[in-house]
Amino acid sequence: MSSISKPNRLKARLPRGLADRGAAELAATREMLETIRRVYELYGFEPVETPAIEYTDALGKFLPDQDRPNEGVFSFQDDDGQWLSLRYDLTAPLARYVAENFDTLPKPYRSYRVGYVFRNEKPGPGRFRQFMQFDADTVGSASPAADAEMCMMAADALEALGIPRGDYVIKVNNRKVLDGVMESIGLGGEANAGRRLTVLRAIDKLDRLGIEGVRALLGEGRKDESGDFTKGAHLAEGQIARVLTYVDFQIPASEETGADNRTVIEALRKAFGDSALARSGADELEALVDLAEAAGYDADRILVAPSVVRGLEYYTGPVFEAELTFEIKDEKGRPVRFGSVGGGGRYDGLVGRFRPEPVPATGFSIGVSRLQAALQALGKLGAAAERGPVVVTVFDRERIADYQRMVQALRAAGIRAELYLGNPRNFGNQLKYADKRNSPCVVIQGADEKARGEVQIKDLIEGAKAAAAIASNQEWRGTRPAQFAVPEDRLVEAVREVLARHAQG
RNA sequence: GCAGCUGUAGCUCAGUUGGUUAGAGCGCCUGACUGUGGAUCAGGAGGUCGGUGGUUCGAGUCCACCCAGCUGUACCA
Repeated sequence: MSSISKPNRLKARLPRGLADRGAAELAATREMLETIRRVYELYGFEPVETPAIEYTDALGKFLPDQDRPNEGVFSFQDDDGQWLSLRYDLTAPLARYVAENFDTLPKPYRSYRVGYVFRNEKPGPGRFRQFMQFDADTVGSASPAADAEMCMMAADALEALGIPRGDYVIKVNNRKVLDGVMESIGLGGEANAGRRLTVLRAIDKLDRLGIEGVRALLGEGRKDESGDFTKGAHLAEGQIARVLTYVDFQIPASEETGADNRTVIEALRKAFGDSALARSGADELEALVDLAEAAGYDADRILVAPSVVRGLEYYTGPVFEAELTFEIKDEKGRPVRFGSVGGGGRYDGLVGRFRPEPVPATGFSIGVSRLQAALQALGKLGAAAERGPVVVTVFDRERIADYQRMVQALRAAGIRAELYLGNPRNFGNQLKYADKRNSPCVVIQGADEKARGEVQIKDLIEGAKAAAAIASNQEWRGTRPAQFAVPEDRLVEAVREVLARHAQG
């Protein structure tokens, strides 16, 4: 292959919107998943796994009036011509699974699952085309207790991950309330579906754009700082006023202590009670809040937030959004908000697409990747690199079998250990390697030690500390900091002592 | 998708009104030190200047298009 000239060489490159993940990040993810899993198990949920690929029609993602999948999903055609897609969330595949195994599953069916999902969208900071979600769902229960439980479990999971109460909030709203408000400003019915969407999207932007931004989007439209113009909903003044009244019920998350969810629900009833839909939504909200509060989850954890709009396509009742409320400055000193790290709601229509009978369902999804970035910033994840293996160095290449035996002795004692497999010619490189691997210590046995029946154990962590005080190379080499000899048969014991010394430091 | 900004070594960046062989710091490799990590010193490798085309005697520099990144915005199951 030497004939391949340089300009023709394949360039190693990662596709955009995707990320490689190293040892430290994987360890942090594993720890997070285990914590979340423990909470979900505690609530009685059981694991289930479905594949990353589904028939596109099962995901419900064909473009309207075309036999081609939506561009936001990665899709390809099977050899029989059927469209397949990578899953873009874990909810639609679960609906397919439950529908397909309906007769054998216990109902209500409580399950959780974790996995990568894929979205073919423009990536951004903290926004990838492949990312991990951790879902829990209850299928087959229409009870508000199932919804309340989702919110409580989400709150428990976030706290188990080390996010203090008050630094997050589970926001709750109800699609029926939103639809009722639309109805009461004369945007009910099929004919107004388009404008309704525009208005709901405007409401959703309260957090980001503030009340004035929402007002602009409800009216003529809004110009952003790059000069780009977003068309508005062109509502009449009276309609805008009503919508803004509604949005104003939002309690700022930072002042949540003492906020009373019931006050908000009452205000909703008073302002929009003319709509039967809004009344029914308010009742559902109240039922959820009652159950949550009875279990001790007050508005500092589960908060009624009228501006929450999500999953316009399939959520039918309660909707939830887990939001981090603390702010963090980035390296340029600008505030970074992590915002939503999870969401969910009731999707009574989703399983029913596959079944003759309606099947109620509710669920919650944690965005693991984004949450991990937030926890990193919070300092809640082990920032320290993982401790590496003990490295047994190679002094005489004829004696590799001896060194390998030492490695096996360490492994047999449950100590993570490895033989140096690189070129042993330059001994310094072996130590540099061990240093890069973050090894706690190395084992050395040259001819001198062998003759005495000893091994040298070099404590790299102590040695690094000692190095700071040493200036000259002669001294550095002469003192051999943090290195000691033990009889061969005490190898395992001595290594164990070094490990123990650093375990509690 | 739309708008604005930015692409020079692995990383962070210099590079004059267009002018000869494109530089620095950090990192990497080698040596001083053939039995020891760090520091220091010396040396070395590493660039189609994001890509293609154009203007010009001459382009890293100017123009067009494309690609990628950043920011905002739209969409977001």
